[in-house]
Amino acid sequence: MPELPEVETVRRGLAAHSLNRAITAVQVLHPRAVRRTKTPIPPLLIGQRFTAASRRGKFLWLPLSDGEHVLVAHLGMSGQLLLQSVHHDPSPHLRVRIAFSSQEPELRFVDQRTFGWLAVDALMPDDHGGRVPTIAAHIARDPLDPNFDDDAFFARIRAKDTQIKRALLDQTLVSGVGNIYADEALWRAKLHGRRPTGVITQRKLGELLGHIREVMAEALAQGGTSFDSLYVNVNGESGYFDRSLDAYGREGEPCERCGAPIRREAFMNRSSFWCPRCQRAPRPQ
DNA sequence: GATCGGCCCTGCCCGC
DNA sequence: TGCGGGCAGGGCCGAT
Repeated sequence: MPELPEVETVRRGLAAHSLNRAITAVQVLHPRAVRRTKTPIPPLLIGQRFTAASRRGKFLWLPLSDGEHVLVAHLGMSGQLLLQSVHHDPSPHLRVRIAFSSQEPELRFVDQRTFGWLAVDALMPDDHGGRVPTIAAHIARDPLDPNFDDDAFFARIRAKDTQIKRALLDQTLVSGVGNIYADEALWRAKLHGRRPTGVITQRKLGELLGHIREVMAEALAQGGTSFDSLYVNVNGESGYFDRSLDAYGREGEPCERCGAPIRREAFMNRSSFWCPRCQRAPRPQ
């Protein structure tokens, strides 16, 4: 599923192939695909152009040529933004289609599980002289953002009364970290996801943040090489990074570090994968 | 106010 | 073969 590296790859593809092209038609094929929008998408987009492609965490946005509005996209679990030929047979999960005057390729929003969405929104000032859609204003910067404040992150996370994995998945503390990268970074840092945030030293949090950046950078590098220049999304199967995962999805397999079988447990309606030897579980409260 | 659990949604996979 | 249930999880929202 799309996490930060995949969304960044999509953003790069959109920046290369969808900007400064006049939009001539917009078809919304599934009502759930357009949510949280302040203005109906089809009439507003027609006649405009996308002027840039930006991202914060897993939120993507394309400012429009009117200078006031942006098209915001969140891919959810299974969303894909594809630049495809108008002659290419559409996926049965095609939700929104955006056509351009220059015809090839058109932009398609495909989403099997309909957790993703598109919306028209307005921009507001952010804390560093930039602008961000109002929908994404509450989201923290991601660890690859040059303006990410490491010290503020440490202070906020240590002030929380919660568990470290839950904190990593809290997009208001740090964005772009999903279930997979949270498990991978925790494995690398030898931290159990249920460890209370208050007892983790700043030094250990620094290590953890370093591992988050490492995992994301590695996934981004791999994602970046496996894409066709025209197709700007993951291929749906996205098997490219599971080869390099050390914990996620490896229940019962030996830990790469110590050989103990990786365990799986339910956590926040999801699964957590961890090494029982390298990542000591905290005592139940 | 902060934290946490439930829910949305669809397709795949497995067991019966 | 066909059916039913479990599972995947990002983010919102209501309950505590």
